[in-house]
Amino acid sequence: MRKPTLHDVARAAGVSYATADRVLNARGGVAAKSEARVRAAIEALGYTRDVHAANLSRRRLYRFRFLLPDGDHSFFRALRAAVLAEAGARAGDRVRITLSEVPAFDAEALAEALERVEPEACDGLAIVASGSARVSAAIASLRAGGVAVVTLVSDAPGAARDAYVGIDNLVAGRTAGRLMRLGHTGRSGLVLPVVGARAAQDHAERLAGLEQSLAGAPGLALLPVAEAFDSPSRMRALVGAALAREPGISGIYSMGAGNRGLVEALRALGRPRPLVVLHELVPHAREALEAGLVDAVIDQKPVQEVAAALDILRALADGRPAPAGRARITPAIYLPENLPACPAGEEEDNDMMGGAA
Amino acid sequence: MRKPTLHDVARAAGVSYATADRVLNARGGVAAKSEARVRAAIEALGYTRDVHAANLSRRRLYRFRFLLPDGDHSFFRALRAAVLAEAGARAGDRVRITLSEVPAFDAEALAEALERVEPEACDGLAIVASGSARVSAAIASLRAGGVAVVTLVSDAPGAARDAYVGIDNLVAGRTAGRLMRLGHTGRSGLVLPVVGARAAQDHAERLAGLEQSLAGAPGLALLPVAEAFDSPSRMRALVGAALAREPGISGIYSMGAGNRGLVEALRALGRPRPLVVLHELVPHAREALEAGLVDAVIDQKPVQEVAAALDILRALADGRPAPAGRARITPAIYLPENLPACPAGEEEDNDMMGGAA
DNA sequence: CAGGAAATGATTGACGTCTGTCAAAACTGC
DNA sequence: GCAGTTTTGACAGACGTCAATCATTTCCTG
Repeated sequence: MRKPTLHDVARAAGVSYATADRVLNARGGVAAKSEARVRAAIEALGYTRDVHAANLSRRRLYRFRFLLPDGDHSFFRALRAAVLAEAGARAGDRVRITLSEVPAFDAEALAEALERVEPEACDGLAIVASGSARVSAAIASLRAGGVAVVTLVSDAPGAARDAYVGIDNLVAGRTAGRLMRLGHTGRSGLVLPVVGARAAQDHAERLAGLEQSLAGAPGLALLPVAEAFDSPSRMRALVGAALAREPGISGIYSMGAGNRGLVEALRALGRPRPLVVLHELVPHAREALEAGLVDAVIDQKPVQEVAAALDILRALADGRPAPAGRARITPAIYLPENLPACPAGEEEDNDMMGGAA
Repeated sequence: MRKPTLHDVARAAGVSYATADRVLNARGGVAAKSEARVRAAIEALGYTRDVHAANLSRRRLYRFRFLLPDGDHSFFRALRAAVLAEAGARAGDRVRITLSEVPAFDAEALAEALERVEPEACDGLAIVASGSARVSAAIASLRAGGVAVVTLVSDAPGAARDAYVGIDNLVAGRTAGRLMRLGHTGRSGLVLPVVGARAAQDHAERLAGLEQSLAGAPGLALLPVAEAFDSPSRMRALVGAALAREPGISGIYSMGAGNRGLVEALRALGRPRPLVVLHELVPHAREALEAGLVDAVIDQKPVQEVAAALDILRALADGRPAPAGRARITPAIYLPENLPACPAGEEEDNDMMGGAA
């Protein structure tokens, strides 16, 4: 009841090991009749190649590279931590991950970094994309050089990448809208939407989702969009002013970063606060949720995104099709009650002596 | 820039390969001084054992067995499907999974099945536990025989299993309570709690969570608990009657199965329906959510649970400690907007850490 | 310093696959 | 039946680790 080996297949097919191997690895030079026999034997025995042995023999090393935005935004910090954690966890898996930081929101810098990547020394690449013609060209050139390219968190509009791993921001926006509607059951309200930048594509999509959802709720009106540029201080000023100007605000949906300022403004508010929905379960958001200053956080699960990106890169590097459905991350909704046990950016203890991965 | 091998470690430590191997695999008979040198070299080189080569050499085969409730409850069907899917996905990973069904909610039958398991032919076991002394004894005996035992979805109260993989049902209940409160912002209400069976521990915990959460909401009152015994027809009758008797019902939290009946009762209702929260994103629940007959579904992510159970079983079989945090699943909240793309059964990943394959 | 125990080194054959080489065998066309 | 091509078989050396043997060297004890 042992797992069948290629030797078993060869014997069952009545051919030599070499021939079975030629079929399995498509080396060519095999008569159609023999090939059919081998394939039948593979089928009959339920043979699967032992990937461990194969990779061992091939001395395959997967060299992946992540180009992530620098800066101290909690979300990107969490993303980088997730990459490092996965790098540790997969060290035993013939996967070598290099993490470099590029200036955030800077398409030119990203393009430069992409152009510096040597296709011979890299099997796969994951980037948080900013769209630009030069970026698209760099991606195309890398792909032509045999490098798998995956966009993470934010997609490059025109670029022909292998896959986009991240949430559907339209869905995220609609989800926020649904939470708003839920919190306004039986009453009308006024919702303040706050983006990081109107120009950011993901924020625009979230906003569109929100609008779509609220279009189905007659009692809910939307205020003009506020732009906080992901800065806590601007956010604080902006939200403070809006709350003072419009006492009827019953909901705030913040689509970007800088929510520390939003929480401060809420804390300073003398009356019952509006319903608040944020993005990304970073430490501050978590605290605000636990403190009851925020109602819900929509999270794109960076750890899961990194894992999915790596699985896809690995599949592509092996010449397999990317695992279906792995790329599309469904945004998680966190309420104060269902927070995951450990703060974002969990540490994984990678044992060096331990056995299997 | 090659990955260091144990040979490299031995050379760096100034000992022979055999000695390095003795340290690595704790074979004993190594002087403390040499051991320290080897460990230092491991540290310095960042050596990690090549798990593929190791398992290849060991010709290790992980034989895991799942004992899951039979019957046609959608949830268990999804759970079984998840096991089969993982079995396929890990076939190349030296993991052989056997799935057997045992009569649902029958501690005696489970105990019998457990007693039939031969410890020599099984490295790990995952069961949906029903608590009983005989079950506990069988688990203890298996563990004594070197079999790792994990409870899945439902824990065995008194039993000394290696781990419980599943959600915290108290948390799930509190989460439902939060959704109820969110949907009752600015108004009072009357909530009908429905369990499968009052005796079921997980349902009792969910109910306790709900009560805890609603205790903090002055305007929300709880009706006496209804018991539907996981049967659609009973559920339909019971909820229909309650809705007729108590026109003021503004929320329903169903903690068990049989929700098809609940949805039918709602569909038959002539007036605006109450806020409805269910458990488990099975096909019916999904449809009801999409049709707007249900507001939220709390899901325990069976696919993720199975993956976590396997990771833990594997770690235990290797003699490693079970990966921390992997066992506790955070319940997911699904609204009509953030449903995963694929019907239940597809790959969905975990929150905490990436599993290397 | 002998005798014995402990520690170490050297070596070997798996494990299942990959990749290459070389020669033998089976075909093809004429 | 011959030369030329295609197909096949046999074999060997990796890959990194495991597990075992056997011969040495070093250390401790009396």
